[in-house]
Formats: sequence, C-alpha cells, structure tokens
Amino acid sequence: MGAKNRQDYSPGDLSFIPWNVLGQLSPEQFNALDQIAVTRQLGKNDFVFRPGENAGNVNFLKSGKVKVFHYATSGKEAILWFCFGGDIFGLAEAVQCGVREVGAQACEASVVISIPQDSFNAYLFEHPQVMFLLLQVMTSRLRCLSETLANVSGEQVQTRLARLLYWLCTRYGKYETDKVVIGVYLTHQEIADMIGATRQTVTSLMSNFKQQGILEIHDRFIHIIDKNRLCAM
Amino acid sequence: MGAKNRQDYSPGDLSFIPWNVLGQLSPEQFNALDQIAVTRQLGKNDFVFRPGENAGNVNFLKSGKVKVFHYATSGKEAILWFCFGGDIFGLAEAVQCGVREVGAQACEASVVISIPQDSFNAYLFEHPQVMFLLLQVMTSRLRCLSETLANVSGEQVQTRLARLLYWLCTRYGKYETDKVVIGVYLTHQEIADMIGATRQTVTSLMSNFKQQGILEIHDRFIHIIDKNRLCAM
DNA sequence: GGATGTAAGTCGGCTGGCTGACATGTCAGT
DNA sequence: ACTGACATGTCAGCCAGCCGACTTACATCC
Repeated sequence: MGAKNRQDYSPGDLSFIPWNVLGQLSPEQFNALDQIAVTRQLGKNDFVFRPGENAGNVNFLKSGKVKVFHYATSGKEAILWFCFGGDIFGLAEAVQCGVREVGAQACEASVVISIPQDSFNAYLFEHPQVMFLLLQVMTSRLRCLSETLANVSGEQVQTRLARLLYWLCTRYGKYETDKVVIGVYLTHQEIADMIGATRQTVTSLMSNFKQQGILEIHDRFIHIIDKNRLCAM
Repeated sequence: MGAKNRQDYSPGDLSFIPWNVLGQLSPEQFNALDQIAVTRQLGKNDFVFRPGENAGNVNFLKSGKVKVFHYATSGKEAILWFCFGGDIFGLAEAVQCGVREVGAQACEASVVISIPQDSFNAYLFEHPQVMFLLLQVMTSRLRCLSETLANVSGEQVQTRLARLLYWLCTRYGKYETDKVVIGVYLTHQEIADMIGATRQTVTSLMSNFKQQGILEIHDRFIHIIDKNRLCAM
C-alpha cells in the first residue's frame, strides 16, 4: 500500500506517505475512476472552487499546481498546502456534504478531474484499497498540519521559515552534488502565507540566509547549500 | 453513516461529523472491535503515548478526557484537540507505521482501549463502513485544524479566543435558558495552548469578556451569556 | 494545623515582526 | 520601446502580546 518500512523514516519527514494518489492506483483502479470523472482545463489563477460554495465533488490534479488555502477575516490567506500531479483535494467537504471552507486556485495552467461526491463514495466502497490509501493520505496531511500549527503557534518566524525550507527539501527536493534544489517555484508572498508571516519579513530573512551561505537563488529556484544549518534551527 | 443533511450545517460548525466513533458503531461492529482491543485504566496526567515513541496501536477513549498535543522546540505545547468518550486518537502514526509526533495525555482518570495496528487494519477491511466513517472523521478534523491554523496565523489573540469559545459552545455546549454552559473544564494554560497565546494574555482577555458581560464563570465552568457578541468578533 | 502545589489575576518593560511606503528589477504584451 | 503587472528589496515607526516577576486563592496531603 505504498508504505515503506520504518528505516526510511526520519523525524519531520512527512513524505513518508506519498500524497500522489493517482500514481499509486493500479491501472484498473485508475480506469474505473477516470470513467466517472469530468476533466477540466484551468488557466493560471482560475479557481477550482471558492470558499462558501457548495461542495459536490472531489478533485484530482492531473498536472499543474494548485494551492489550497483558507481566508482569515482580515483578508489574509493561509496556504494549507500545494497540490501537484496526482494529488487529491477538496475531499473533506465533499465527504461531509458541506460548504467549502477552503479555496483551491491554480497557480499555473493545470488539468483537474472532478468526481461527483455520490459516485465517488460508491467507488470507494467498490475499491476498499483506495479508501484505505485515502485514509493514509488524509492522516498524513493531518500530521503535516499539526506540525505546521505547532510551528506557527510556538516558534519564531525565522525558525518557521527554516522548517518550511527543510520540509520542502525532503518533499520536493532534487538532490545534486552537495546541494538540494527545491523543485517548486514559490513567491515570497506564498512562502509568507505558508508560515503565517508577512512578505517583507520573508524577503529579509531569505536575504539573511543567502548572506550566511545557507542557500542561493538561481533562475527563481531555491538551492539549499547547507541543509544542516537549516536543520539546526 | 451519521451524516446529517445540509440544513444542519452552519459555517464554522465543525461538529457536523460527530467525532464520537464508538457511539456510531453498530453493536456488531463494536463487539468485533472490542475483541481485538486491550483496555487500559489511566490516572490523571498519565500518558497514553509520548512524542518519539514507536506507534504500534490505535486508541479509542471509552471515558474521561485526553488531550492530544504537539511540542514546539521551545518546550511550548500546542494542543491540537481534546478527546472525549468514543473518540479515536493516535490513528495517524499507526496507519503509517511511524514514530509518534504528538503526545496524548489523560487530563482526568480515563479508560482507553488500544488495538494493534495490524489487527486494526484487518478490521477496517472487514468493515468498510467503519473505514468510511474514519475517513469522515479524519477529514472533519482536517477541516478543524485548517481553520485553527488560519486563525492562529491571521487573527489577533482576542479574535482567536472568541472563536475558540464559540466553537466550544457548538461542540460541547449545554444550552440553558438564555445562556450556554461549556461542558468541559479547561485551565487558562490549556486555552492558551489551543490558540497559540500565553496564559497571562488569556487571563486578562477572559477578565475583559467578563467585564463586558459576554461570559461568567461558575464552579470553574464557563457560561456564555452573549454568544452573539462572541460571534461578531 | 501547616505545607505544598496548582490556577488565576495583575503589571511594567521590552521586542519581534507587522504596517505602510517607496524603489528597483523583470517579464509579457502591444 | 513603452506600459502594466508582478516580484523583490529596503527602511522607519509602532504596538500587540510575550516575558518575568509577584500576589492571591483554593485545593490536597501529611
């Protein structure tokens, strides 16, 4: 079921359960799902759904990048996570037939498939293996959010940024000789929204990290030079 | 499956899916579960499990009160939620065979049943209805944590406290004539840990609320007099 | 009774990080 | 080449809320 054994696990390594759901389905499971799905093409900044809408379906991201976020009353948005190829999103409200509390917005051109809630639930009972996989993915996200929450409510901004970068390394990092390239492009604003800080603070902390030789920016991508120093914070 | 219909739902009302899992099982489902479980009696402040331990089992709370929390490096603890009769906890790590990232501690004398991970997974495949219920509960908690995260990272402490009190009303409130009694006893420190603030700040804000006539304390229990004013914040 | 422990209440001082404002750099479209 | 849109970089001012320290009020236990 995609669970590696215990040796692969290190504290804070939340990629233990791959979030890519589609990639973990058997061809038969995937086809059955694909048949009840509707495909949607999205441009940059298009919404898959907005907070307040009625939730009638579940979504999978075939390609692109989608952010799932939550608005505070102040208008500030908290990014819960980014979805990449194969990720499921919008399950929570669908499975509970409620109103969307979060929004999902494409950060770049993306392809999304949507499945009506009822057919999806029926599908799950026909494929208990998939239901179990989803349980694993959801609990994995729960752990991830728990950790984020503990960080935001108990750590300084610098620490939170260091943690986020470290986490991005383990989840989206491409390892090269003596450095790690974070394979996703994030703006300072997005980073700020992920750690509960302001854009300005992120900018200045990133400059600090650059000066300290912890990281470098090339082609808008973050290269982590000294992962250990990051870990120490 | 315990899902009420849409009319019962109001924004922010996260009690939509009851978290009480045991109470939603059929007698047959419960007995099958009970047979593979080990019962444990816990005194006040006993740990069910601590952060860092290997997670080999899933727990249900039969009676009492257990808090699930996450330590920050500073030693500060973030309380993720409280568990009451029937709640499941410690599923995340068990289902992923990992190390505990959170701790679970009894706040009062409690009775817990524990089920080894392997037998529990087998049980789930034999009872897909229960697996689906867990998926609902987990996604419900995911929503709850998402909301908390958005609050902590985007709202003032006063707002966060007001939100927490409001949420406690809907989840644990006993409605009496023109007031709501929050049916769980929480110390200021615990409240602070739930909203990412300090004990002192909570104390002084609670005094404010008392002076404003929003709430009263009787026998250590919080009575909400003016729920609307709370809601407005 | 006294001792010990835990929760609640109060206050002054300090500071991390937010606010707002502006300058610079870069890209896409016309 | 010009324009608009968006990202990054920088800085002064300010304040919400943390920190540390102390007091009071109840419990519980010997």
